[in-house]
Amino acid sequence: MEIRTELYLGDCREKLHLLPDESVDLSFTSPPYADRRRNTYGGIHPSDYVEWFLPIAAQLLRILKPTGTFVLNIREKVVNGERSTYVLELILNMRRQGWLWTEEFIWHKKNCSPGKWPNRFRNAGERPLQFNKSRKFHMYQEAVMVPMGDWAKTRLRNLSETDKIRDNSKVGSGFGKNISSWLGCEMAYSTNVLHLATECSHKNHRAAFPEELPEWFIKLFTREGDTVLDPFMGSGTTLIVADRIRRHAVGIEIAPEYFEMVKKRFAGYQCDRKTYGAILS
Amino acid sequence: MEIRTELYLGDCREKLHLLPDESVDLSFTSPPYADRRRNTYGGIHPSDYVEWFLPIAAQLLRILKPTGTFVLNIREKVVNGERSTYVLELILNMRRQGWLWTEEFIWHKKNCSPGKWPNRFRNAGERPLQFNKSRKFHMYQEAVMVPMGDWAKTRLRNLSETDKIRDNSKVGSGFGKNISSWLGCEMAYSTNVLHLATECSHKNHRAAFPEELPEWFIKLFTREGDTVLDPFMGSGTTLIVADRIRRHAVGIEIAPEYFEMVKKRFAGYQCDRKTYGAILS
DNA sequence: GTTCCGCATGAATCGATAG
DNA sequence: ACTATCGATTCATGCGGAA
Repeated sequence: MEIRTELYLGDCREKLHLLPDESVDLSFTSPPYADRRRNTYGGIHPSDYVEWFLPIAAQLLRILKPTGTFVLNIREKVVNGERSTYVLELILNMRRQGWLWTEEFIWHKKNCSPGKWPNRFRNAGERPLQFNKSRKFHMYQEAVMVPMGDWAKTRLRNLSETDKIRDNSKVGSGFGKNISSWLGCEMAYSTNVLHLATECSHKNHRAAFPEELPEWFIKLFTREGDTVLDPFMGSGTTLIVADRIRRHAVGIEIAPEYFEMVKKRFAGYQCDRKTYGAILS
Repeated sequence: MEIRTELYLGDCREKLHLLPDESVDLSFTSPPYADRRRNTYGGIHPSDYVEWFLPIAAQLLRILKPTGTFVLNIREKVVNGERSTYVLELILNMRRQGWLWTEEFIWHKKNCSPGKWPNRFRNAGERPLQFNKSRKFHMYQEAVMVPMGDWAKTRLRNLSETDKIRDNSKVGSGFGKNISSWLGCEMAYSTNVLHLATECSHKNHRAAFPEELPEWFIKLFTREGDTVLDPFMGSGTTLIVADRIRRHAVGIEIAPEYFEMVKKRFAGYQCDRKTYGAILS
């Protein structure tokens, strides 16, 4: 089967209108947080954030299949010593749009940003929020199981806490690749807490999240040949993972330099793989 | 200094009125979640939860010192396939009461209860919410520092080898001094993500949280001789920890069997410790 | 070819300074 | 008074050069 990748250059508030109804199985995205990415999206002010995002959410609701899932990775910014409430208000407003707020996952960022302040600790958690159109959404829990056999149990018991966490993240990312090494292990279902580190210093690009994060959600909510959408493509992490594990993908990015970078990276990758990629702008 | 513990039997909606203004440094509590503890607080329906809790929050706002902190350990219940929104609405309404929503911590429950549902994973995370009256609250970050990661560990391990050699050539007194300084170097400030196991070792009852959870917040937000309040005392975990690390404590509990249990446990404990406990009902 | 160490780099946040 | 910008703080990570 050919795996098809579409890239759009432009503002997703416009480009999303080009996508057909009920055509996407999973949208995983990490939109610019409030007051971030000023050079691309202009740094949306916390007080304008909900109003800015709701039309995008409405389009995603239209584009998603009834069995599909929308995962929104976001975190409240601190404003004047308080956690902002725009994420709370966004959830409440998206429910009024017709979304179901199904679940809240927790991503523990092992390597969070540094800093020290007298009245606050470093923020090491982000909250991928799961939204659905229907209670009968597709979920493939077996695709993200973790080994808990005797071998793993005894080994984990003797390791330090940091090592345990690292093992968990390895399992999450390497399950498909290293299946043979886990043979004979007893497998357990995952929880809603993920432990991953962000990739720190890449050469050409900066990714907001590690490949393991979209990979986990793509495996959990889609199968081979399904379609994944990221309206805030950025450096293209979600799309590259989707292609690697054989899901169709659609990406939208407003910044030309990011768009060109992903386009190049994809062209080479697809050339090697002899797959078809529709690069549209 | 005498450590004083007060226990009240009754509904905290009434008993909180007995406590004086600005007399508490930290209130740490885990209220009954919606539809839980039906036999005591009547199993508050999710849609009534905010209305039920707001008068309690108002009392806590009155009782708390200006430099004090309120930590509310709560999690959205799943209702009809969706995460309930009463916690979101509670945060928004408490801000209208005058509370500052300072921070959202994440407690990762390492060994959470087993279970499997077709469209949901086990919940391994809770979100202790931090509220304050003022931006100038007390916080003692050094009291909860954590061991550093691998990079520093390996570096210090090598450093210690050379230092050991150097120390051996010197007088013996310097050895202990350096040990303590190494220990200091191996510690880092915490993040807002806590990794604690849930407790399962107790005999008579199941506590809602392990002692480490209130202990962490009590150490972070109070010093010896400060006062801790738990208006939903339950099995008394918060109060027992507070007494152990020498903080005054006030507990309120509506269920007589819980109240009596804590009273007994406390009486014996305090008898051993020769401290004074004011048991009031 | 290993292992080891140095170094740059962050979805951060506060407080001070400047317009 | 209110907002924008900047420096200081801090630590996990992975790359690349060195031993």
